[in-house]
Amino acid sequence: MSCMVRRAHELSPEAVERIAERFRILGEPLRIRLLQALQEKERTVGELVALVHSTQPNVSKHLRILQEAGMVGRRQEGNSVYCFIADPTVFDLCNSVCQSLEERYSQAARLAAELGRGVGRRR
Amino acid sequence: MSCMVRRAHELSPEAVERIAERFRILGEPLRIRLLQALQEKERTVGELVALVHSTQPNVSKHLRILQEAGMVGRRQEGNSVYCFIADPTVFDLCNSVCQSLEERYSQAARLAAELGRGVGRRR
DNA sequence: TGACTATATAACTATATGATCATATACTGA
DNA sequence: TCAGTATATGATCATATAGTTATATAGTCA
Repeated sequence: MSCMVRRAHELSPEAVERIAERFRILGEPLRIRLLQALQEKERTVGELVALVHSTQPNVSKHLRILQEAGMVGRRQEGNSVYCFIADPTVFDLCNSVCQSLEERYSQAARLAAELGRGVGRRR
Repeated sequence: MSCMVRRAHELSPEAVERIAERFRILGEPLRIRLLQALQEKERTVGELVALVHSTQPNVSKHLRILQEAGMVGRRQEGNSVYCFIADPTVFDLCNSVCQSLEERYSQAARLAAELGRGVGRRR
């Protein structure tokens, strides 16, 4: 079995920290946008700056974080650095999140329709 | 198609923010531990406090965050509040992360063995 | 070499948030 | 009602980090 989380009490604090760190890296809109921009094809830092509407130093910093996490790779060509997706499984994560979000929102919509207003304990 | 990320340029800023928020919620070791503790069975807040080795107010706050995200549900019984996993798909996310982490680390180990030391551009 | 372009980095500020303490709220049983 | 227990919340502090500005580094071409 591959996932440590499945075996609840055996999961070490360091493992938990690493897992959380990975999620934290994806917990930033700009980084999601960068991954998104790279999904179609590899792009230079400059292209990414334009695509995500941020500044060059900021993009550079976030790219470094994504790279250190192994999600993004880089390749130099002349004076430019091309970035690309190094770990496509990040998109699986995004897909899962999108699915639960969609479910959550459609459920909320249904509930809001069914009940006039709702529920809630203590407060 | 379910995932917005697959269609890169159509993803709205709000959607990106929601996706990132979801990841951010999982980007906290204590919350991972709480989910982990709830994976086996539902538990009271007090039990969780003991299991994750934190304080009652802190656990309560994090549970609230997990609840608002729809990941955890609660049910009152007498004076106690039982918490349970409301969205089991979070464990799919954890599994995916664990897999890429394992791959990443085993790869790193292999590389470290192959090369004496390594790689790195500019700096 | 020097001018130019692309990218990275360091210093700083502002903001978000996790942890803690004190306290409030809600339920139970006498 | 009151005492006791379980949980939630508000205020505060400390820390992490995103964004910005200025600057450094590395490459290209003349």
